[in-house]
Amino acid sequence: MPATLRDVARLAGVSPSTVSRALSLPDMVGETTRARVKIAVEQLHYQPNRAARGLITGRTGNVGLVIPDLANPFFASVAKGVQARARRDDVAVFVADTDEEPAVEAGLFRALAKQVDGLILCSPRSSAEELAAIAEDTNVVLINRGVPGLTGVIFDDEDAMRQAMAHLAALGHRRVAWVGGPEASWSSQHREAGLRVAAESRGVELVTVGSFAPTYEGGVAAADQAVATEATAVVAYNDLVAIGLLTRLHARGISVPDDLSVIGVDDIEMSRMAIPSLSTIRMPKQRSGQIAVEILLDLIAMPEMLPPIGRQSVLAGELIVRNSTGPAPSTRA
Amino acid sequence: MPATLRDVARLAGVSPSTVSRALSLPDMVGETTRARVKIAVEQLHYQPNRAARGLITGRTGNVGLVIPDLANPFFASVAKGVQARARRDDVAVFVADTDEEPAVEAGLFRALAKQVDGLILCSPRSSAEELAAIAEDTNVVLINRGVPGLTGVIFDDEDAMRQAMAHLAALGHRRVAWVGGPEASWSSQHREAGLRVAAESRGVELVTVGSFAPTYEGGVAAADQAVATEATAVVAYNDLVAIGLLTRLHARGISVPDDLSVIGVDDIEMSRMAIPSLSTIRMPKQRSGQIAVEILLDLIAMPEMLPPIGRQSVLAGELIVRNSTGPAPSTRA
DNA sequence: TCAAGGACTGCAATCGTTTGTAGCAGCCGT
DNA sequence: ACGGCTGCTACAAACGATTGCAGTCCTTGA
Repeated sequence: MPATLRDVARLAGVSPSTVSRALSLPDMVGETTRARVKIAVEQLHYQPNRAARGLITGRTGNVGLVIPDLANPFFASVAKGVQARARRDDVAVFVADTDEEPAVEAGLFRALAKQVDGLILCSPRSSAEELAAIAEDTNVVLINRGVPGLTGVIFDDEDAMRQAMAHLAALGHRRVAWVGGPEASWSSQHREAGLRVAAESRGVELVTVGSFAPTYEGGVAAADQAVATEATAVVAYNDLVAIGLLTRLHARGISVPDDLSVIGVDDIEMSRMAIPSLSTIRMPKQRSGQIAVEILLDLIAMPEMLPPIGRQSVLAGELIVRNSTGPAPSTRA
Repeated sequence: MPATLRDVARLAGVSPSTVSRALSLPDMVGETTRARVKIAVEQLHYQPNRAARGLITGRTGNVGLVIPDLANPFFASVAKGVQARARRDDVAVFVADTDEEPAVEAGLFRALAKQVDGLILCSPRSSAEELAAIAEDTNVVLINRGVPGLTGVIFDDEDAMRQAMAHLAALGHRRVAWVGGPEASWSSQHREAGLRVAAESRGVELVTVGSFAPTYEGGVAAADQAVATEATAVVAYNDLVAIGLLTRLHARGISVPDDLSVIGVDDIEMSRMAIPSLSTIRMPKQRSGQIAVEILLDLIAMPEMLPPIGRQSVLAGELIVRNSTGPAPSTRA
């Protein structure tokens, strides 16, 4: 039913190959021919069959995006960025959600790899070796995960923590608590480390409380321990955790920010809707997706010519001051 | 580099066609042959080339999902459901986000239609005519949008409002306000209508306040007007709006639910994290995506045999009582 | 005027599958 | 012993595009 290259060729009175060239290498065909082809194409609403093209070129024109959880606003934003940037270049995006199950990751990668020109992997749980193996077979760009030798875009966790600490220190806090994410989490480690050096450089005392799930529930679970540290401010692994803290603190009648300041990381939508609205370090989530696509497209375009492999783009965050942080209690008086 | 059907055939000592049949129509080939093929396939890690297959079968094995905004938790959940169900049948999902711009929808539909066996359209802004036109070209399943003659899955808005009203009436509320979504919104109209009949049947007075954006900002904008109605409870178009209301009410010192009850619709993640946690009608979002895929796969499977076209699945919501609804103020004393 | 060269265009092979049709056994019944 | 059947398997033609190569025609310089 849909028009084929031959139909166009027939209507334009030229050969299929000419039509093909008229479309992909316009200056290889004569001007009048090109015009005739153009008319025929429009008249027939011709659109090339991607499968056929892919068969011969070996390119699909698609990329795959793998993320742990679509319903997590952080990943949703990344996906949105990927999606938007990809469309500008007419490449379609397969989205796959691993449901936070590392076990399905590997299989998913393989299955997808066949159908795409490249993969964007968003903070996968898979080991560095597994990732490297995938990268052998296909072009891969990592987001939010640094693996030596692989290219990716990551957030500047150390700097983010520096900003958070600067903000808190300026408010007079001298003892702050860190509520960590999962032990295995790459970014939790980096954030804690960054926070530690920032604290030391400012002479602030840093206490850390356990590791918690990077979720709202993790936050409510962490709250009592955080309070017990007698810190005047707490830095949460991410906004979800911070919001969980807020809930539990509210329930206990602890006022934020009057009694305790809370700051998160990420700046998900929800953060500005919290009560009190959450101070946080905004990470450029959509932008990370956008950049990942750009890198991936470059990788795809240049066959093997000494690819800038192993390069990592690092994206800086931005301090967003809202109402969950305030002067340290002791200094208020 | 990757193994082809011919490679497998050579290794197994049979012809390519036999390999093909051994894989897709196993009982058309002899048992011993089938075993030999199986071994060769595994040895070579053979995976059929989807493009080549698609070229001849006309099927891609892919479906497309179009949603207005990936970062909106409601749509993200739907996408998650679609995605999960599709993977079970080994079909990949293209996700496209229109960024809430109706203008891009049509073009996006066309572009995607070529690359997929069917489309799932989630509450598009496009007109019924446009949608019908797309449905001429390809299989389409609508989510959250009823169009006569097209198949889709929708939420039972009337029933949801009935539940909400029953809940509020039972708490003694005699005057409730409706904060509507966009005028053009299909579900806003249905919800308002449903709420109206439910109110009448219970002798509750219903006042409606303007139409607002279906967002957090819409909710904060609506709050003052809602308060001005002197209703003791307000039903919001959706949870995002309800959460906006909560924020503004908090800022004005109006206590929820002591002074005013608030109830939303959808039950997005955020709702249980709000302070106070939000009572709402939970809509089976993931399930809607899942069902849409099942319908779509059926549609694809049966060529033209009197398809169950025009059928709509309707999914019922479930009242979730949290802390934003309570007894009407007058009855408390 | 003729040969050489350039600018276009057409031919045909090819990508990796699927699938209609034909061929080749072996087996049965008569 | 032979025709016909059944059960497999191989051949070859597609599907719709891209692309190296060869051919045509026109221009140009001597």
